[in-house]
Parts: sequence; C-alpha cells; structure tokens
Amino acid sequence: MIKELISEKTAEAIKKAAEKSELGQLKPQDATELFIDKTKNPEFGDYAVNISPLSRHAKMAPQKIAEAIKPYINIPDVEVSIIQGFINFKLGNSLLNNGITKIIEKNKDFGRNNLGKSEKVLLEYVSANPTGPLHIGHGRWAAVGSSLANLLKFSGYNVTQEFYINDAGNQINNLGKSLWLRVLQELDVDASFPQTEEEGSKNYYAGDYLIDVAKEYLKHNKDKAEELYKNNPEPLNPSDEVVKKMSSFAKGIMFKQQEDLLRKFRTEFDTWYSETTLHQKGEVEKTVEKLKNLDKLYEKDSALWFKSSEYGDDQDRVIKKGDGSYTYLTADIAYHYDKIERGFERLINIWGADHHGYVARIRASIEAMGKNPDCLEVLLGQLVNLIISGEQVRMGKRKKMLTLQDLIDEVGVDGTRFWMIMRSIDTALDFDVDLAKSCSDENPVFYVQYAHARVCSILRTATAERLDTDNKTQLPPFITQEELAKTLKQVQGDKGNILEALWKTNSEKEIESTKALILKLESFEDLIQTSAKTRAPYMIARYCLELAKDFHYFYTFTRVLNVENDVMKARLCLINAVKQVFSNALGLLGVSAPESM
RNA sequence: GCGUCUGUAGCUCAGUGGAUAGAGUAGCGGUUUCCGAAACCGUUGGUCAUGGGUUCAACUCCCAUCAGGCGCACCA
Repeated sequence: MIKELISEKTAEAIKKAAEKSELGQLKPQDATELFIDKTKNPEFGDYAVNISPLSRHAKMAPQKIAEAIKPYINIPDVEVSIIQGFINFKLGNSLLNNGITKIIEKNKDFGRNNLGKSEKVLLEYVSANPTGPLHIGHGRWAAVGSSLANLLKFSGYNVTQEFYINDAGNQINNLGKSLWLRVLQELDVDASFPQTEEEGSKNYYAGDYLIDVAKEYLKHNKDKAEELYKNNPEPLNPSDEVVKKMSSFAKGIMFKQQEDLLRKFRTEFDTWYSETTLHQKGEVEKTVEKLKNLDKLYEKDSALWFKSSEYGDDQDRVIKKGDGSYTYLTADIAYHYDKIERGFERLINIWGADHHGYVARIRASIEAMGKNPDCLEVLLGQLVNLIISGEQVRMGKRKKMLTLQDLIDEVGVDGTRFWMIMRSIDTALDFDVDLAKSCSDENPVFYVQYAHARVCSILRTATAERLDTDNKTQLPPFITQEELAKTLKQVQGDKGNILEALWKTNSEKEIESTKALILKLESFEDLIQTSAKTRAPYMIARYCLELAKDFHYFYTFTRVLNVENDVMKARLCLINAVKQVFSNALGLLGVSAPESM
C-alpha cells in the first residue's frame, strides 16, 4: 500500500532527524501520531503528511520541521515537497504502474488482508420473531450484516453468521391464537379480532398474511380443525392444545418464509439458533443457577432479580417473574453466555436502535458471569422510515404493511441491498417507496453497474471482429483473446514495462484522468481496512460510486481502443484492473456486477 | 425527567483534530462523425442547529441549550 509506504518512510526520516537532534526537543519516540492522507489539492501532490502535531514536542515551527525531515526521506520515484507544514508526496509513474500490476496479480484477492488475525467472531443479526413476514427494517440489517460479514472475512476474521430465532414466549401464543381465528374464518365461523386495546387487540396479529397460512393448514387438516372447533366453541378462548397446534404450524411456515427470503436477498446464515432449544436444553435454568451461585440474584416482590445495576445498568432486572416464568432477558443472557462458551472471542450484534436500552444489561450479565464484557460489540442501527406518497408510514406487523418481499419485488435485490447499505447505520434511513418505484433510474446502483458494464463492453469490443463500413469487409479484432490474455500475464512481474505506455501521451486530461483512476484503485486496500475496523460497509458503497465517477471521467478523455498498439495494451490492463476492483467491491456488498445491462 | 442517535448546500448524505468544508440530486449553461450519452464538463447554492470551553489548529473533542428520531416492563 502506498499510504503505508509513505507513512513508514516518513516515520524513519523523523527518527533519523531526531536522533541527530535536528528537530529541537523532539525525541524519536514522540513521533507516533502521523497523519497521512490524500492531498486536498492535486497541485500539491498525491499524498501528504501533516507534521504540525510534531511542533508541540519539537518546539519548532512546522515549516522548519518539515525542512529538517525532508533530506532523510528517500522513496524511489517519489517527489517530495513542502508547503505550509505539509510534506507532500508526488508519485512517479513506476509506482502507479505497480499499483495496476498488483491488482492484476492478486485478482480476486486484491484488498484481502489479515487485520482480524483469525479472531473468532460471532455476528448476530436480523434475529426476527417468526410471527410474520420480514419487514423493511429487517432488510436493512440483512443487507448491512451480510456485507459486514463478507468484509470481516475479507479482512482475516473468522466469522460465523447467526440468526437467533425468537420462537418462545407470549408472542408465539398470540400467533397461535391469531391463526386460530383465521382458520375459523375460513370455516365460515363468525370469529373476529378484538378491535380495541381493552379487548386485547394488541395480543393478536391481525395482518392478512395469516389468511394464507390458515388456508394452507386447512388443505391437510380440515377434519381436524372442525373437530377442534367443536371442543372450542369460543373463538377468543381456545384451549392450550389448540394454541399450541396453531402456533407450532404458523411459526414453521413463517420461519421457512423468512429463511427463503433471506437467501434470495443474498444473506446466508451459518447457524439458526432457536430460543426454544435453549429452554429445552436447560441452558436457561443453568444460567440462573450460575448467577445465583455467584450471588448476583435476589428475591423481591415474589420475583427474582439480577443485580445488573452493579455493572453499569440503570436498574436491576427481573430474571424470573412472579408467575414462575423467565423473562426474555434471561434467555438472552443464557444465549450470550453460550456464544462465549462456544469459543467466540468477539460477539458482534446488529440491533435496531429501539433495543439500545438493552445493551447495558447484556454487558452486565457477561461481566457478572466473570467474562470480559468488552468482547460484546453492539452496532445500533437507526430505523428505516417508510415514505409513501410523501408521508411517513408507521410500520407494524399488525396492520397492512409493505414487507421486505414487496420492496424487493419493486426495486430488485441489487437496488435494495445497495440502498440499504449506502448510508451509515447511525442515521435513520428514509426509504421513499414511490421514488424507488417510479425513478429507479436514479438509484445509484445503476451508476456503478453501468460503469462496470462499460468496462466489459470495451473488453468485448477489443476482441470482437469488426466490420469496415466503407467497403463492407471484415477486419481483425483490435487484439485477439490470446494476445490480451498474454498481455495480462506479461504485465505481472515485468515491473510495469508494458504499462509505461500509459504515460506516452501529451494530453494533460489523459494523464490526469489515468492517474486519478489508478490512485482510486490503489486506495481500495486501505479502504477495506478502514471500513473493517469501523464495521462500516457503507464506505464500500461510497467507494463504488467514487470509482465509477473516476472511470467515467477517464472514459470521457482517454480512448482505450483505436490508439497505438502499446498504448491500447497498457490501457486494457488498466481497465481490466478496474473491472476486478468493481467485482471485488460489489461482491462484498452482495450486489451483482453485470457484464451488460 | 433519564439514556441514546441525529442536526452540514433547496433535498439526500460524506467528512481519522489539520491546507480554500465536499459528493449526488434538483436548477442553470454546454458536450455525441469515434470504445455503451443510463455518460461527461462548467456554474449557482453554506451563520457546519445555537452559545460557551479545550487547542498552535474544532464540522470533528468537552459542557450547556434548542429541535427531531428511538428507548426507559414481572412484553418479546
């Protein structure tokens, strides 16, 4: 990486200058906070180091410090200059050529790094209740989570992707009761949902989707259902047996639906962890025992409480309710402890911001159990607002809603994923459905995919036979498949001799656009590291847009075909590298890179 | 009230304490005998919510205030 190279060489130079006492009171060990970045203005050079922070230690003016350091900086083919306390670096052609060579050599692995050092990461996301279709908010976490997983794997982490199935508790009973009403309705029984909260409307899922589930159930169980109805004549008051049967059937269907949709949405989980099995295996009880033995629990008001406030939580939390059942938290504590027991060193959760109050108690439980709570990293994502006809629409399972499936049907997987990933998760995402439907051309993903398709088009044209329109004769291709392949092979390890032809031109625009494109390609490695460190896949989406911009600019001013043979070959190598980087970047986002559109 | 996220161009958003705060989109004006015009170029547009503080240097860090989102259960 060029940035690394410059940073190392500069640090060495500072050390040397300091050792010779040319930097005032600065000692060699003071020079740790180096800040290297692209220059704001290309006239200054390509990269710059701001050495102003050193002036505190050195007690010298930045300009003087830069002048003292400069003689010790020696990087082949890099021009060093000083402007206003910045040391600027202008890269020579050979370094730029090496950038392209590296991409072609590394190919699919360009950008891969070992930042994670094989750390075992459990990435948990989506984790929806199997009580209804996935909604658009789930879609955001699915898109962000799966691409974060790709990114972390690419950066050397050992990642397992897990979906925690919230298939226990009241909500599942509510699901069963709701399905029962739908089944009875299909049997033409007068059974309707409660309309007001006093009657208990919030304990039901009144969405239309259960109608289909009811029909599905009756396909094979009509007699059974009629028999159940005989023994349960009150629709709103079915027996436990009925509720159990209904909820088990409904959650099976819902879960399958979610699983299928996520796969279609290019979100692949390694494990699906069921909350119910956690109870069945006795893990929840074991956890309570463990906390009890550690003296972290106490009884109050006929309930059992966890002393989470001793570990930074606002207040203590109920572990076992007055009726003897466990809270959701209890199972979740057991679940997170189990993650650690399974050998994961880092637990990353993606949660909606509406769960943020929950972080402190899970952290507290990990600490109380004697583990390091810093292994838990919760990424809180702001919610998705649906905008329909210019008005914000509240989402909810209990009313008519636009599901993730609906959105994908309208916008497509590529568009939906890119849109969901594009923004930092810290900011609420406005999803304007009408805009996404009616003006899909404005979707940024097309801009990126178009650039990729354009590259592919040039490569296709380069090796295709041509027709001479004047005398209607066949012409040979600009370059044969074999020769193109040979060139790409040759460029590897030949220290950029082939690529020298990139710089033969006298056109400033050609040089400028070529250089900008190469620098953007080269920065991909650094980008991957930054976005992996900060768990921010949205940076990759932005990078794709920037690369597309740089390529289109290049394309406008620099012809690849119909130029001198050696220049064409060099440029074909360059755009091949562009294609590769697009492919790698879009691959991480789970967005396709079409050869043509 | 407490916690948390957000507030940057008309709109949607970037911005590791460092050079003149940037993109996209919308508006205006241009570009096609030639590799994909789903593209490109130019231009208009800013009290970085407000007020303090720290610093050689603040959109960035700290404090307060204002505005908006989301939480604050023996629900999950």
